[in-house]
Amino acid sequence: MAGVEKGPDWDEICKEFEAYLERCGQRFTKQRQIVLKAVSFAGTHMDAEEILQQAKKIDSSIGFATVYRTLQLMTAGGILAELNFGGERRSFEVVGGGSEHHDHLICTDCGAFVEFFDSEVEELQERIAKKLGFTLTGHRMDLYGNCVRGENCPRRRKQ
Amino acid sequence: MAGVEKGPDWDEICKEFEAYLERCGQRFTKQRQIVLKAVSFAGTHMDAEEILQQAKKIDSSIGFATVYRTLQLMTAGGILAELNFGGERRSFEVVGGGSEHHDHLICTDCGAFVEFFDSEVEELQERIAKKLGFTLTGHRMDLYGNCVRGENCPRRRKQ
DNA sequence: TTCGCTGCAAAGGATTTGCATTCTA
DNA sequence: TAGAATGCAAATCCTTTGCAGCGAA
Repeated sequence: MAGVEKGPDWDEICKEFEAYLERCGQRFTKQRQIVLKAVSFAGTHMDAEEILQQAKKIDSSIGFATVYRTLQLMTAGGILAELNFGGERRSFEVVGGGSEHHDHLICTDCGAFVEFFDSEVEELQERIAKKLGFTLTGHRMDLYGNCVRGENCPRRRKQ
Repeated sequence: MAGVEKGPDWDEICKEFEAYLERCGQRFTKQRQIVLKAVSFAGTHMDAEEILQQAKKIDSSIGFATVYRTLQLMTAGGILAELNFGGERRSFEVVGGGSEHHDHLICTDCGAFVEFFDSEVEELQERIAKKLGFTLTGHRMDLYGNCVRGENCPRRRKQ
C-alpha cells in the first residue's frame, strides 16, 4: 500500500543520536543538537547549505565545518540518509527516530516531490536480494515521472 | 525474474547519439565518438576519470573538459544515466543503444556489484506512480546488502 | 586538566567555464 | 567560411582538513 510517511519524533531521534555518540565516546554538544534540530526541521531532505542556514537561525556562529562534520556523524550513526538525485547536490534526510522508511517519486518537470512507502516493494526487494545471494541491509528507490499538473503546472521547468 | 543485463549494441548506440546531436544541431565529432566508445567499453559504470583514461588510449590529446561536456550531452540525450552510490564520486553507465534497463545490488562490505532486471519491480513501480498521480518516465533502484562471501570475502573492507 | 569540539581559513578534489585555436558542415 | 567543438588553464563549487582556542567531563 502506498501511503504517506511518518515524521521523526524529536525526543526519540535525540536519544538515538546521543546513544550513538556515547557508543563512540563522543559528546552530544550544543552544536550537534542544533544541527540535528535543523535537519529535522523541514521534514524533508535538505542540503548542507540549507541545514547551515537553518542552524544559523538558532545560533549564527555555527559554521560549515561543524555542519558537515555533524552530518557525517549522523549518517554514520544511522540518523540520516544521504540522497543524490541526478546531478543535484548531495542532500540528507532523517531516517532515525522512529521515522518510517520511504521511497521517492520526483516530477522531472516541476520538481514536485512525493515520499511514499509500499510494503510490496519492500518484500520484492528482499526476495530479489535473497535470490542473488545477498542479505539485504538497505535500499533506495527513486521514481521519476511527470505529475498530474502537466502543462498547467505553475512550477514547470520546460515546455 | 531476476537476470543479467544485455550490453548495448555499438552501431545502435552510435546512431542514437548521432540522431540526438542532429536534433540539437550539434556535431558528431571524432572526440564524441571516442568518449562514447570509452564509456561503452567497460560494460559497466565508470566515473569521469576512468572514461578519460579509456579515451586517452584512443587519442591521448583528449582532455577532461571534452569528456565532461560529452558526458553531459549523452546524459541529456538519454544515452547515459548518471549514478551516485552513497558518497562515491559520480559515475555513468550506458542506458541507450538497446541496452536493457537494470537495477543495482551492491555489497556494502566488499563493493561486489550485481546488475539485475526484475519485471515485477517494473510493474509495481508503474502501479505506484499511477496511484500517486504521476506518469512514470524512469526510475532507479539500488539495493544494498552483504554478499554470500561474508567474512571470507577477499575484498572485504571492514571486519 | 585533558581531550574532544568548534570556528576560521586554507586546502582539496571534482566539475565547469572562458578563450584562442582548430575543425567540420 | 561560419559556427561549433576542442584543449588548456583558470575559475567555481562543494567538502574536508589543520590548527589554535574553547568547553565539557
